[in-house]
Amino acid sequence: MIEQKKIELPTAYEPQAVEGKWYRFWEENGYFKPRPQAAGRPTFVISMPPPNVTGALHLGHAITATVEDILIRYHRMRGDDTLWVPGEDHAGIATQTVVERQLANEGTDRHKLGREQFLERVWQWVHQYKSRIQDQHRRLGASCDWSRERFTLDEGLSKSVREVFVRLYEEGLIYRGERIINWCPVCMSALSDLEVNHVDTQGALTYVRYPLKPLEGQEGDATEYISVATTRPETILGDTAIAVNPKDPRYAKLVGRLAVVPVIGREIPIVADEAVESSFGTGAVKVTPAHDPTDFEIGLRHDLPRVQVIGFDAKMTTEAGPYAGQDRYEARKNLVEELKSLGLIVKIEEYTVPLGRCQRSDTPIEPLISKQWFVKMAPLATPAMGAVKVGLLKIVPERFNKTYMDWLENIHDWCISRQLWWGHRIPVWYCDNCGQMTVSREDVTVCPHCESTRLRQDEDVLDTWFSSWLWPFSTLGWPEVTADLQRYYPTTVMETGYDIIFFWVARMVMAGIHFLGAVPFQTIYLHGLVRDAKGEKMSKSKGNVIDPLEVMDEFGTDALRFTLATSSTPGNDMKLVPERIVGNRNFANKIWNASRFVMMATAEAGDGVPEISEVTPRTLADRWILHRLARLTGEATRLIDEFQLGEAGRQINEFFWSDYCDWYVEIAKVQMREGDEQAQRATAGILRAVLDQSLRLLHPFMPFVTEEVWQHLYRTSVADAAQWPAPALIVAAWPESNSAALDEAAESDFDLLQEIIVRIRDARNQANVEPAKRVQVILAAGSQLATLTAQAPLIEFLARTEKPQLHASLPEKPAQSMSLLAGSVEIYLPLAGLLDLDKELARLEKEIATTELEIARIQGKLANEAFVTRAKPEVVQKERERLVEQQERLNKLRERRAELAN
RNA sequence: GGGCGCUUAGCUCAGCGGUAGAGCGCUUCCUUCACACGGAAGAGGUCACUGGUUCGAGACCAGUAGCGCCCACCA
Repeated sequence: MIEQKKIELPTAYEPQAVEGKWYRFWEENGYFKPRPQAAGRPTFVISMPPPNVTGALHLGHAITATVEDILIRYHRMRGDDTLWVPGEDHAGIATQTVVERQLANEGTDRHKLGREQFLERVWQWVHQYKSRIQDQHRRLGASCDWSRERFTLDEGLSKSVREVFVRLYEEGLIYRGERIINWCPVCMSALSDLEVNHVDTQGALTYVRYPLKPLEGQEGDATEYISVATTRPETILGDTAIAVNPKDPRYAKLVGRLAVVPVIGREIPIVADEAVESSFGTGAVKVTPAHDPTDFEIGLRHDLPRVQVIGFDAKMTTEAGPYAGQDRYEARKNLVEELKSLGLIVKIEEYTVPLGRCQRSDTPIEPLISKQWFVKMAPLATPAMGAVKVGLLKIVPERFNKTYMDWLENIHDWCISRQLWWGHRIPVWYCDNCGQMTVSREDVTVCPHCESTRLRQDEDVLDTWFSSWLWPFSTLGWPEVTADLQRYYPTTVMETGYDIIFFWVARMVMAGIHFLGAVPFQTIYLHGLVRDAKGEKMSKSKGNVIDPLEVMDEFGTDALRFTLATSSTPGNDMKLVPERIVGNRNFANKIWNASRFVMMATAEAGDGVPEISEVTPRTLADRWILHRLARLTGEATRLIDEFQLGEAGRQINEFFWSDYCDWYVEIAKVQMREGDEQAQRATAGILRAVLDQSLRLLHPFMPFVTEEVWQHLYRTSVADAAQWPAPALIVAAWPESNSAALDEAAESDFDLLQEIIVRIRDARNQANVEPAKRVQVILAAGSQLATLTAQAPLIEFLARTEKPQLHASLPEKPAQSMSLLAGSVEIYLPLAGLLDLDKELARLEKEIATTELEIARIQGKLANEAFVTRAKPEVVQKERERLVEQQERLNKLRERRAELAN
């Protein structure tokens, strides 16, 4: 017995009222967990890119969660053993900066607190924001397995990090060395190359002349000079050489001589080095090994001293003589003034420099020499390139292959030590007794070399990405050989924004191959960035950030998800325009109301929700909607498998709104009203079956409204829940395309019917016929007579006509009629009194013109022998048929014109 | 200095080798018993430009222009 005959549901979908309920229901029933019992089915695994614990989720996270959830839900419905591992990232510098800022507001700082207390403060922060991020992912509907949630700093992952550090050290791939590194004077830490953003900045190219030291016996002669160009005059104080290209004839005789550094008077050699480009500046370069990467290299080649004139605080050091203590830019200004007064400035040109800035604090980076830990990358990069080359790893969209390859080919060693407190502390101990260093998986309290206890652990922590790059396997328990690791590694898809290919994706590939001998995922799917309506990147400082929570509050999660999923194509950025979200909120409402109608209309007639393969079409419309659904199902499945989620979503939307709601549901009203009980039952069955299938197709995109509606549908149709095909839509089977339902004839017949109806409606509009008025209609249907006779009631209802009068042909055209053509079917609307002859003639003229144009086009094509012989035969055939059709049409139009003209 | 992407209806975007599409906006009409977060109909594009490939090109190739992004140790 059906539970309720009277179905009372609100007339508008209320997302806020249902979303939380269904998320809890899914989670409590364990649907987010993998189903290893799905034996024989493939695994489908995604490691969720862990959001930083620095704050709230933004739209970038929302699109990530949406896309991944679509893939996960789709595969879950297909019966795959599906696992989505969530987690969060401790985000070293980012988090430490935020908490330090908080401390500053309280008038204290981390040094006053001490390391231990400070870390406690950070953990407090983390706990608070971690749960906030979890909640937000729940709001987004993310069906990830929370029982497997990981944090990059939790015990297990810390173990992975140490394991990796020690192994790489033992393999000689991690080393400690004094190198020139990117130093952020605000974060007070070294950074990797990736954490430096280059920004074109208006600067100056200052030409400075250095006096040469006179040769022996030349004292007293006029001073000789050598000029150089620099964008950073303050580093002059740290110059230890001047370099020229060895092939440069201008300077050949100066090589080997000494120049004198202005102001401080240091005597420095003029050396020849290939790195110098003769065509730039003066062709001579000042060399400051302590403050420039190129100069550092030159310094190595020529064994030059390194004089550090800028300190880690970005102020001039005592080496800077009179400038000691000044800020680097202040010193620049002052020094240039002094050089001017000394007459040593040749000229100053405007010049644009790519200034490196800290990704976090936006501070100009200072290249400084410092002792840091590095990972030797080349040996790791080679196999990572190989994986893509041989196709073990597929990148979608493919064009990012080049980005990936280019970076790996030119890879530099990775500076992994950070002068911070928040992060994985470097597992290295130094003995104050014997001076030896110990690298260990376990904490060390006694020096293994001398048994002293005077040990100090390295003060620094590791780059935050040093834990992230292990994510796909560290989250599964590695280095332990857990059941999860064995079953779910390698994962299936890595889905993330293209902006972190280098930071994260490429490094994960390297780590996966190196430590587990297998690429960590089969496919890398890269989505674009979400921008504001003007196309600008969203950022807090610009104040154009759209908060996904606010969007969800106002329009519902499904609307946001559907918008994010369908607003662009893979790898392309999207502008988030509010109108689009509104439109998709409306779509959710459309789903709701169509479903509400179907449930109400079929409550009496229905028995259950039939399987789509079991329903029997009785009418043309039945055949047509089943055909359309079958084709859609095949297409949607293919598109999702190809990661064309947007196109899949758009097609499902179009089917549901246009085909199902606008046409089939309207037709079903006629079939339900006019048919006998059997017809009613059949129609009700199709209404429900197609709705059921549509909800399944939509579920990955819009999980909440579809689950809500699906549950209503089954509760009102199949009283015994044990009889349902699944306990919930989230675990219902993804539809199979029912190829038996494919029916091209139904499609073309229905197209004709639609055209007839649309033309009549249009004519009524043109003639200003009262909407409620039923008009007379006479059809000359030719060969379509039988088909259309059966559809007469639909024309009557949908075009609001009287009972159509159908004929094969009309020996005499109805007088005082508007005449229309749909395909080759002639339509006459006797509209005595309403017919405006001039208007009608004008309309005919216009139609004749377009038809003639079309005929000319086809004739031209067919007259082209190359086309007839070379084009595919079916294309040629189609054009021929079209020509006949159009000519027939033209004849009829002309006839009609002649009649009216009389 | 390299590399990549975009340029299709007023706006936001699909389409990617065989008659130009969607949503929003616009015009007209409709409170017909699922939905006005709705329905019906309509107007509106030389698919940036120039060459080429092809019987046929928004769609493929080459180049140009504008916009955007990424990488980069010519100081």
